[in-house]
Amino acid sequence: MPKVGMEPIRKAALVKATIVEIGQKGSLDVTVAQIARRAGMSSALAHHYFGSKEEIFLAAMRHVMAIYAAEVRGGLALAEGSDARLRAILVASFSATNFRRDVVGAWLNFWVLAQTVPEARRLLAVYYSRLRSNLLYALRPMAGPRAEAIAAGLAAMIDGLYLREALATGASDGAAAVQMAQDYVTVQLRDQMK
Amino acid sequence: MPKVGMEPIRKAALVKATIVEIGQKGSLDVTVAQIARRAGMSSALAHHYFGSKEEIFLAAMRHVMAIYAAEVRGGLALAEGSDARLRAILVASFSATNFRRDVVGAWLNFWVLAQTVPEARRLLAVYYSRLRSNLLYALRPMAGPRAEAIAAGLAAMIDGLYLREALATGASDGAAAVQMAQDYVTVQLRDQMK
DNA sequence: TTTTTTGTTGATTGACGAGTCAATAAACTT
DNA sequence: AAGTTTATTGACTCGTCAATCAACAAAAAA
Repeated sequence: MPKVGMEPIRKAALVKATIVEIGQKGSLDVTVAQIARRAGMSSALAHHYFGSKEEIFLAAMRHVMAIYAAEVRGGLALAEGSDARLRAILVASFSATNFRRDVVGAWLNFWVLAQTVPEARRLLAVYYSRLRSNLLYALRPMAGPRAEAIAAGLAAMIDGLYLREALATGASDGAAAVQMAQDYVTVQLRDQMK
Repeated sequence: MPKVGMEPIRKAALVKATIVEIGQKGSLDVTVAQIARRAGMSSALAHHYFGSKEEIFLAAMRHVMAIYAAEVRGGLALAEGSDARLRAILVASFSATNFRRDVVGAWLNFWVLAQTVPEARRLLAVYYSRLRSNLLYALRPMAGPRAEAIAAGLAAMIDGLYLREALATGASDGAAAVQMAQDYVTVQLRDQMK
C-alpha cells in the first residue's frame, strides 16, 4: 500500500478535514481522531505528520487565509481603477468560497484561538494588516486623508458581517453583504464631496 | 459554618468568576474547578448549585446580557429625542462596564457557544432582536424607510468593533468606538437629505 | 539482496476533568 | 429532642483524548 510522496496529500487532506470539522461542529472541541477519520486515515498518522493538534489547527488557519489572500490578489489583478479595486476586495471577502457557513464558523473559532495561541495571533495580525493596506490603496485616491478612518470602519463592518453569518440561521447571502459594505463606502465618499 | 441562604450568593459568585475566567483565559476551555476556585468554593458545590458546566456558562451569558440590557435601558430612560436615544445605545454598548477586555473575550466565546448550544443561540437571538428594535426606534424618526438598512449596518459594525477589541493588543478605547459608530449614522443620514 | 527510508496503524499510556457520592455539620422545624 | 433541610467538601468513578510506541509493509537506495 505505502506509496511514496504521500506527505503533502495527507497534510492537505487533514487541513481540509479540519476546516470542515471545526466549521460543522462549530467549536474547537474537535478530536484529532475525528479529523483524521474524515481525512481517511488513523489519528496516529495525523500526529506523525503534524506533531500536535495545535500544529494542525495552525495549518488549517494558514490555509483559510491563503485561499482568501489568493482570491483577493486574483480580483485585484484584473481591477482597473480604485473603484474596481475596492469592489474586488469586497467581492473576494464575501465570495462563495470564503463566505460559506462552515468556513465562517472556522474563522470564528480561529478568532478564539488567536486569543490564546501566539502564532494564531500573529497570523491574524498579518491578515489584518494586509486587508488594511489593500483597502487603503483603493481608498486613498478617492478619499484622501479620510481613507484611514473609512478603511477602519469598513474593516470592522466586514468582520461584523462575518460574525453575523456565523450566527445566522438562513441561507448566506454574500451579495447582500457586499452591497452593505459597498454602500458604506459610497455614502462616506459622497458625504465628503459636499 | 453553613449559613442558610447561601444559594444566590454562591451562584452570583460563580457567574462572576466564570466571566472573568473565560475572558482572561480567552477560551471556553475552563474547568469547573478553576471557576469554583476563583469563586472561593469547591467544584462539588458548583455542581450542586448549577447541575452542569453548561448551566454555569448559560447563567454567565444571561448575566452579561442582563447587565448590558440594564445599562441600555438606563441610558434610554434619560434620553430625550431620537438623537439622544441613539447616542445612549452606543454609549452603553461601549461603556466601561461592557467594553472591557475580559467581558468582550467572554462575548466572543459566547458567540462560539451559540453555534452549538441551542439555549445560547436563543439568548443571542433575544439580544439581537432587542438591539435591532432599540436602534429602529431611534432611527425611524430620522431615517424613515432607510432605518432598517442603517440599523442592520450599524449592528454589524458594533459586533465588528467588539471583535476587534477582543483581538486588539493595546488599551481599549470605547470613546473611539462610539465615535466611529456615530459617524456611520451621521453620514448615512446626511446622505439621505441631499 | 540487504538496508534504509517512508507510510501506516492498533494498542497503550498518562493526564485531565465532569459529575457523583458519602459523610459532616450547622441551622431551622415540629 | 428528634428530624429535616441546607451547605459543604474530599475522594472517587468513568470517560475521553492527545500523544507515543511497537510493529509491519512497501518502495528506494546501497
